[in-house]
Amino acid sequence: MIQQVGYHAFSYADIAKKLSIKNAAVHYHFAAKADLYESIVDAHIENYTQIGQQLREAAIPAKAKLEKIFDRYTNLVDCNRICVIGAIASDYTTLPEKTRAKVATLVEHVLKLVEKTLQEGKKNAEFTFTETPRVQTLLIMTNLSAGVQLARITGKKDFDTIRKSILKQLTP
Amino acid sequence: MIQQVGYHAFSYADIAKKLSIKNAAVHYHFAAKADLYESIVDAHIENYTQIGQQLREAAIPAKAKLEKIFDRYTNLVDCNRICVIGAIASDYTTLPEKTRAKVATLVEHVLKLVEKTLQEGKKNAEFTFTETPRVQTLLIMTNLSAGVQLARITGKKDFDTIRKSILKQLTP
DNA sequence: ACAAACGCTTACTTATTAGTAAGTAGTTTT
DNA sequence: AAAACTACTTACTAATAAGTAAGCGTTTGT
Repeated sequence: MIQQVGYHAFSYADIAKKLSIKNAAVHYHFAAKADLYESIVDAHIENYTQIGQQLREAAIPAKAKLEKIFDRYTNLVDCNRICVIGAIASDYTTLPEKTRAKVATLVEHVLKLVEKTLQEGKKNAEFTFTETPRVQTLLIMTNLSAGVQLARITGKKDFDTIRKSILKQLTP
Repeated sequence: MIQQVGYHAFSYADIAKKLSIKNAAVHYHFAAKADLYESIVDAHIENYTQIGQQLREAAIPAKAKLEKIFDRYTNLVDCNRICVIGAIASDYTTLPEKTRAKVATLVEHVLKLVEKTLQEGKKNAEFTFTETPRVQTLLIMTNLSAGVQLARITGKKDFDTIRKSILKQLTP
């Protein structure tokens, strides 16, 4: 729901309704809404840690690894969602400091994962780019993050165009 | 306020308070919240139309024109805001169809403006890029839009890095 | 077998939300 | 000078928000 309608556009009652339980039951698990969001961010951090490990162990080209990451964003577009970070971007300043710190941690995890993959791809001569891996990561991830947001407004085709273009520019 | 805390995170009462008027006075001008947002989008469309005209008439290099557009985003970062489109991206699906259509119009205006500037710069041999102007515009605008969002989380420096990198890649 | 913990429900509260209806000064039009 | 319009205020409403307190079966550990 966060990724579909945004943090402030759904309530505990909405969650309860979807799960066929009472609103107080949701509060039993997540005292405040910020706690709920923190749990979601935590789950994403764990998820990215797991993916990071999988990709590190996988004996596949760096390009295939990057594609796997890109697939996640294509999937968001298909489900008419946006990424968790982008979903909270507008409301970011309204969150408590502790929650903001967790978001920052998630961002770093995602950036590091892509950075490592780019680095590996460059080493293998799979990728060519002149920027540092960190800067190239910033460019690519902003393309993807805003790409899924844009896709909801201008259409899914634009995201596909962006995705293809990123890879085209990376590969010689 | 939309650009600072997001569409659903402020109320008519918040607006009234800031203007030292009553909440009903805000409703007098904007019957519903979607009308208020539509007006803001309209103002942005007008604003971009004006800037488009100014840049078309200006006898300055395409690079300077692009920098002027970029300055707007740097300014957002400095004010701890995000762009109107990005601000509404998470809540987009909750908006009435009419409002969504206006947002789409604004997006097209912004994209067209940048596209024309890139086209001009390429013609002048100021810019080099292999993608079509439209695709290059998508790449750059997603960099900027998500860049301002990212800057609130990871720091303003990252936006500056992105901005500089875009221009570096455009200029031979 | 008993106690504690778990995961809920029922039944609230308090605050805030968008939105409205009626009235009122001051200004503008006719 | 009367009528109409503008830009509000006062005083609301109905709905919804997040959040809580008390209770109640069921499961789990000892």
